Amino acid sequence: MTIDATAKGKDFIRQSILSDLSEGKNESRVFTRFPPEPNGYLHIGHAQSICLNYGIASEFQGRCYLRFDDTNPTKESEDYVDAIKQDVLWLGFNWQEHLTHASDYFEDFYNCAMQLIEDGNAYIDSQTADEIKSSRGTLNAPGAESPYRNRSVAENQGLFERMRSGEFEEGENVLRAKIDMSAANINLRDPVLYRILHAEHQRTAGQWCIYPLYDFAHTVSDAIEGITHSLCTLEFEDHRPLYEWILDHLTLPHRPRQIEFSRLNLEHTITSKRKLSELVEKGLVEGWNDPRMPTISGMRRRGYPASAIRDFCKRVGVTKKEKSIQIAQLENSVRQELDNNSPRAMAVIKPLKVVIDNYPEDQIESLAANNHPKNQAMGTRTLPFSKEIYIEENDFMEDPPAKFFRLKPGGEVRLRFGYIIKCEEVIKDNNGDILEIHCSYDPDTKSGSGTSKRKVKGTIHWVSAKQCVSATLRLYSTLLSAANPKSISDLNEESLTVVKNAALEENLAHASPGDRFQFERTGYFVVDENSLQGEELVFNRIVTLRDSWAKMQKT
RNA sequence: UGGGGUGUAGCCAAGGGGUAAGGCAACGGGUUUUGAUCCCGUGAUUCGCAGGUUCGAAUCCUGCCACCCCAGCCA
Repeated sequence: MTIDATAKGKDFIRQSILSDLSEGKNESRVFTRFPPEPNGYLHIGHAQSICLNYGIASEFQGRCYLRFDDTNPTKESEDYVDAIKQDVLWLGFNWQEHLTHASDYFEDFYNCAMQLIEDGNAYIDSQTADEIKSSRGTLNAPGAESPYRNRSVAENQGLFERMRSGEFEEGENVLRAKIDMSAANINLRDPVLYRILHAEHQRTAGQWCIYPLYDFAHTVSDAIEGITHSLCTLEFEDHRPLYEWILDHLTLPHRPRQIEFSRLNLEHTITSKRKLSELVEKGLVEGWNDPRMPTISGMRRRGYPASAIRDFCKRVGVTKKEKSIQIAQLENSVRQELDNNSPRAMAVIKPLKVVIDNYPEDQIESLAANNHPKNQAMGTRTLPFSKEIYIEENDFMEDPPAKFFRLKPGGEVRLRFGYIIKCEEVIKDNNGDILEIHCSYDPDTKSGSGTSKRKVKGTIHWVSAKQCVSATLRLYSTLLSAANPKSISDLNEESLTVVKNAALEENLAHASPGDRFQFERTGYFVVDENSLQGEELVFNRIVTLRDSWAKMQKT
């Protein structure tokens, strides 16, 4: 495999990598990294970053590190680490031996900090957090220098050593870079590099009580690992000058380059770890992997194939423009994948009994059905047909509108893979509610028999009343009503509809968790991961089929 | 009113002086024993706006406008 060196049509990041390569930078290496903080679950936005970083590494024959950015022990935990690894693997990417943690470099960070101190580029500030905050200035006014800014190198060294050895309380001292309190870019106004945190770290336990902040730890980690292109989101654009400053003032083995791209926003969803965890904590969803969540684990449980998520990220592209992608875009990727690879099955969501009066009382006939209309390799299965069947309640209308191609009084319809039936009588209870439909069937119209030239406009799905299995169906729609939700306050009340006693063809009785099917004419469904075999089957609706009839009805 | 960014169709997105790719959506039509899939067709006299340079500008220059981000000892 060789590197595709044409820049045409590629996103701006790949174009600049190509240009760096053509200039002979980084000994022709391309190293990237995906650096999640283990303080929550990965979501669709992370998926884009994962696809970008691992995609680039593989296209350029480089490597991509999975680096846990674990510099804040008060917010992080090892539980998230496992979930994150699982999600990356499931998405189809592998870090191989390049699994690292910022905490692997704590000693290096400390030495780098000492180097800054020795060179007079950093100092210990003994102001309180409030004092630091109020002397930082504002967007329009410069900040004021700390009274501790000109401590001697020796004093700073001593203080920093004492910070490390645990002599101070949290907040008593911090290490600050000595840059420029009047810089227009606030990140350059003597940013804090290290703070004291008497907290147990998930990996280094009680070994440290000082922890580096993002800008310092992230930059040095990139340089240590030899990352050539450090890709992050737009909000870090302002931090790039600090990133460069750190690289400029330290002796490091490599010189990474930071490039920023816009984050992926999806309509009707929220991708903020804070808000997602709020949904979880308030019990508004089942958990991080609730099928309505935009988390990778949620989408996995919902039944979205990993390949569909990758395809979606690829179609959406990488730019610096703020984007808000329509759900239809994601659903398109999901449907495309599922249409190709899902075996078909018949399932009646809301059963309505149909009795075929002229069909022999105890006869059960086996009908052959293709598992996929185009892919013969997916084989066939057998469907039992008998006198009593269930059809979808909304496939019958007593007084239908024009162009209703389904069952109506006196009308005919084809049963998928079966016969043409005609509605002879509608049986109702005292309230006028429909109890069952009586039909006749035409024995000469059996599917595939070739004896019938007759055609009817409509074909509906069905299930044999005695030979079917009952299941619970969970029908999902967006969690939030607003297209661009700002908070989790406008929850969609109908984001989950639970349907009990749906009637499925009996072949589905032994489906296993994770198995995906297209229920013909209704949608794609997956067996929920908690669905127990032998007990009630639970299916999650992944996505509906496109429905031009429903669309017609609306207009 | 400081600094950093971004503006091409409803949503994404190519295009980087030679006369607006593609995808999603929408809308028409065809095929169909899934109103699915599939196939065909329909959109920008114009690229945030206004000037300028040029034979020629979405692309270069100037000015303006709109929107986003930044004042954590979070990442």
